[in-house]
Amino acid sequence: MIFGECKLFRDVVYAKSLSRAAQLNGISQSAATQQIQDLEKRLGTELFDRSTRPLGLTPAGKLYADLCRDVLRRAEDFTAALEEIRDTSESTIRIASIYSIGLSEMGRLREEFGQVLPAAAIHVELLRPDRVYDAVLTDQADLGFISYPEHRRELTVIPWREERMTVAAYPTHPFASRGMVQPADLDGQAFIAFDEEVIIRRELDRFFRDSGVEISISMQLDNIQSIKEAVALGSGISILPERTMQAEVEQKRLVSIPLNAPELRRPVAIIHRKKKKLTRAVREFLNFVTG
Amino acid sequence: MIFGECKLFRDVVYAKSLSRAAQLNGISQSAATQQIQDLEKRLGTELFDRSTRPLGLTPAGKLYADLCRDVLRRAEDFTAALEEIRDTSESTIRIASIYSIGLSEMGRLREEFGQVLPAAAIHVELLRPDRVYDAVLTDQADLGFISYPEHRRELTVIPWREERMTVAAYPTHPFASRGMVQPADLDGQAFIAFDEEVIIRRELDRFFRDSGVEISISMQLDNIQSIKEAVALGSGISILPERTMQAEVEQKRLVSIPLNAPELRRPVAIIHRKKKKLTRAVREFLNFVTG
DNA sequence: CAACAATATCAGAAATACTTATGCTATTCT
DNA sequence: AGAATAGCATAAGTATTTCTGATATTGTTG
Repeated sequence: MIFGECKLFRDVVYAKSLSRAAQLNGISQSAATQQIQDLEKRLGTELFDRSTRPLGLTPAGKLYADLCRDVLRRAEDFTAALEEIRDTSESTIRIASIYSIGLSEMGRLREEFGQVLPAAAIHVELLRPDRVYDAVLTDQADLGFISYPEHRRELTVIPWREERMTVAAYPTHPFASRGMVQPADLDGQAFIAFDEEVIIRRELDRFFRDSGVEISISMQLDNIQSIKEAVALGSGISILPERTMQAEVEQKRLVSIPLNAPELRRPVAIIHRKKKKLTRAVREFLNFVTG
Repeated sequence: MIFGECKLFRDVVYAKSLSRAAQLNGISQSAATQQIQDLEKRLGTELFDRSTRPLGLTPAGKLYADLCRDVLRRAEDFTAALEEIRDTSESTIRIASIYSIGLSEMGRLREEFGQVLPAAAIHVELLRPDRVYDAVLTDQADLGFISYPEHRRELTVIPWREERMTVAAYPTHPFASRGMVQPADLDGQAFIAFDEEVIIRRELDRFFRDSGVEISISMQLDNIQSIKEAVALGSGISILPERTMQAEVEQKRLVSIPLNAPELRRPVAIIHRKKKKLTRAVREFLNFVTG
């Protein structure tokens, strides 16, 4: 019981009787008497006027009764608010994701998981990679979806999938009719690349170097969405995770041509705080996604 | 300590540390830990995020911290208000008095008692007799000053003095030059009497009957003040407690002539609730007045 | 990974709160 | 007024809670 002492006092005032208040609180009359006496001793003032029956309040007792009323009312608000956040935080799954994964996967996941656990509310926030780590570390998100996962001490990293990388080209590009592109074919092609600081760029640079291919970079952008746009507008070709192109391929704004480079894969992982106790909903979701 | 649990929690939040909060509250770190854990168990929610240091609040913990802040603030107001009423109620003496005594005695008593206990504030309320009893019984007054005291179960009656009754006359009345009036002298005089329901009236009626005196009532009033006024204006004579005429006699608006009737005295008493614990100031005052 | 600082846990001791039985007191009824 | 009644106070013993000190565990830092 929270603020039980206040409740007892309020009940005594209301019932004008220690014995009835004791009943209301499931204790003996003697216990109620002792509690009130102890309270009076602590405050150094009589709270009830014992010389009359039914029990009346002294001026100090009136003040304390007001205090109890206010405290109990405030406590009720608290309890209600607590119930509320319990309900919502128990059933909402807060996900932070990098743009590419969020855009290509989250719609599907949300829909499919809705069948499994309809009570859950999935909240997705799309962020730049480092903000995804932050969100998870500061408990603003339960789970984070990232590519090329960095391992950190406070994080649990769950490898999720390795996405195949394919060549992205505009429909009229010569590659568009090919069934498969060889690394060597890329030599000299106008290429739309990621900014240098993006990990995927470094992976591709290494791939080109290893394959002895020299590409000509026609544009540098920092996100997949913009690269797809540039490719569709014919500014060059690129190499992107196949699944992130799905929508544009269906709309025939892009074509995705397999690249003969099995080692070129983008690892996608789910992260969460190592120490955090996951709610049932989050565990179910993780289980559903990875299982 | 009042709301000690809230205080501890607030301190933990403030110090972001159980051990420092424990120090602040003069208990061991272990005790603090256990208290918070017990609180969490009662609420059914974690309040602190233990997976990080310094300790951080969970959303529920934030709610509870707000509750504690509000409760403690409210409790401070209460404590201040309590201190205030304690100070005043400890040092103020609430007196209910009938008009005649209040007017003739209270000024003097207040002044003299001011020398004895300067800290005390004397509050006098002048009321009709039955309201004086009410005021004392309902604890609106600590002491009551009344004449012809009625004894009641819940009251302690302290006889204070027996006031001599003298003849009140206007300065030009034949009695004015007398040194003493005999009961028989009153026969046939125009007399200003109390209303029938006033006790003093019944006492005087008995006196007249016992003395075989027949007076002629020229006016009936229900209070001494009005009677003095009427006598001063020459509407007749009256018999009044000597002390209540003091001011008018000094102003030479009335004369007070001794009456040879030693049995005719008005008893004045102080009453208070039998069960009520009198404050020190009130006890001092009683002691001063009666001692 | 070692070292440090803080929290968690455990067991026993101290303090507090509760219960039953009984004494007291205010009120009511006659 | 006095006996009966209902309700509060008190006492003593028991149960429960809370605290402490020692120790284990955990999070952080270099």
